[in-house]
Amino acid sequence: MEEYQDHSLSGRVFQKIRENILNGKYKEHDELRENTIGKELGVSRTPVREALRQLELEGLVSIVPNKGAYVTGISSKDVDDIYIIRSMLEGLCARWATENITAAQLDELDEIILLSEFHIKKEGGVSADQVTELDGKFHSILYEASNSKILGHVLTDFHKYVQMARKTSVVSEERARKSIREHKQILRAIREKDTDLAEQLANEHIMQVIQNLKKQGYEQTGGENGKD
Amino acid sequence: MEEYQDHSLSGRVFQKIRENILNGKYKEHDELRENTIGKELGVSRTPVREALRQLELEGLVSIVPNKGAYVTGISSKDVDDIYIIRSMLEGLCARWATENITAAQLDELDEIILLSEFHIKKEGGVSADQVTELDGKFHSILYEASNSKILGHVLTDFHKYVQMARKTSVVSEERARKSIREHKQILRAIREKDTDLAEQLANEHIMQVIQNLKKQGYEQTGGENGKD
DNA sequence: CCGTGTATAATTGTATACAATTATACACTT
DNA sequence: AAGTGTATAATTGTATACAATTATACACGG
Repeated sequence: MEEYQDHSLSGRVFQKIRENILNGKYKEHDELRENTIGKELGVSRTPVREALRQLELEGLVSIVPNKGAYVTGISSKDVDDIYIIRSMLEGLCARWATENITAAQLDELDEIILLSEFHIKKEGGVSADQVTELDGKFHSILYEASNSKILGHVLTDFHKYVQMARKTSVVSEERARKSIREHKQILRAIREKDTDLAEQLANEHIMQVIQNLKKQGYEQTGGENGKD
Repeated sequence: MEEYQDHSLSGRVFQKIRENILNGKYKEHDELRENTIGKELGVSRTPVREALRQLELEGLVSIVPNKGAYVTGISSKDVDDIYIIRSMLEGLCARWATENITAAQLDELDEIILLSEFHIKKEGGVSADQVTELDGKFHSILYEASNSKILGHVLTDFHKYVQMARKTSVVSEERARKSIREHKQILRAIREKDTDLAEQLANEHIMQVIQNLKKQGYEQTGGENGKD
């Protein structure tokens, strides 16, 4: 989905600006001038404009006609809200996935869990990028398995939104282990066609992430985090 | 929010194309050529491109790099899914609104209900546009009152998505009366700070809409409906 | 006759040019 | 000296021009 994002210039500009908003380089209420950003990235105004228009739809940028584009940003309350909404929707997703998942998708999920366990056993310090990547993959397969374009779309959006917060969250080894254990439980419930349990577990799984975030304080949201 | 949509050319092109997708003029898998649409609307390719990029993000259009933009459309299953998701989220919204609503917003809601009752009593045949408009207003105030930018954003999106289906749905006078009655109940629960009840009622309110849609069959989704 | 390759046309991707709007600076009036 | 009006600059909005990619047509070889 949205594969053009990688190939086209506009797509890459879009991703770059979003990244700069999420990692705090562009701060709330900053004015995003088309020329400035274009020169920064070595492109003309056109792809920058397209990117800004898309970001407006995502809610990260607010455009005032004939005036300019301003960073809306994402507050820690927004992150909280997203997790609460996600916990409901991931539950629904697990329910629908239980009803529609294919054997191939079940295999994929198995594979991901195996890989996750491999990566976490491998090193003392957990490889954050790898684990985060696999966690994302696990959920996105569930999105597909739900067989609901709409639900998948919303959840994917949210997922991208909080990816920064998540990257800092899942990094603790303890949490990573628990997360994988939860994934395994969800997968078992799905395999055994226990829709109610799958829903409940997926719901709680996201709630756990919230707990974890709260424990850390996640002040890093919106600040430099050395990624990239 | 998104006020530029009305002023800028790109914004109007965006709305026009979306309308044409939702009302079925542009059908699933249709290729949307920038030049063609531009000539149709009497504008250049630039605003059309911007509009198509935005529509891709909304999921109504799918863009293949260097090839073209294709209508994704919205199936009746999509509409079903949206209502189910909405019923959960409207519940959450009512809960949060109960906790955060202001006196002014309560007054606005009162006003809307009064207006709705006025319009429905006025004529034998219910004025669909008016009632739909007021229904939309009622919900959007609740979105604001929830004090959650994120939740409001998602629900607004969904609302727009299904506005066509809704327009045909709420049109029956019986349903319109019930809908207003449900709004009144929700409002009372909010005013009495009964969060659980508000959530439950808002949830059921959307469920009712689903029931109503199913009863009608809503085959009109995606077909010409003479609006505009 | 079918398939392949090349030339041509059509379409998208990006950059630039021009128009319209908004911000800024500074002189002028009071 | 403060406020206002106008000229100028800066920025956004739209259109057009050019480049790159993809689709189409047709000739050629099998």
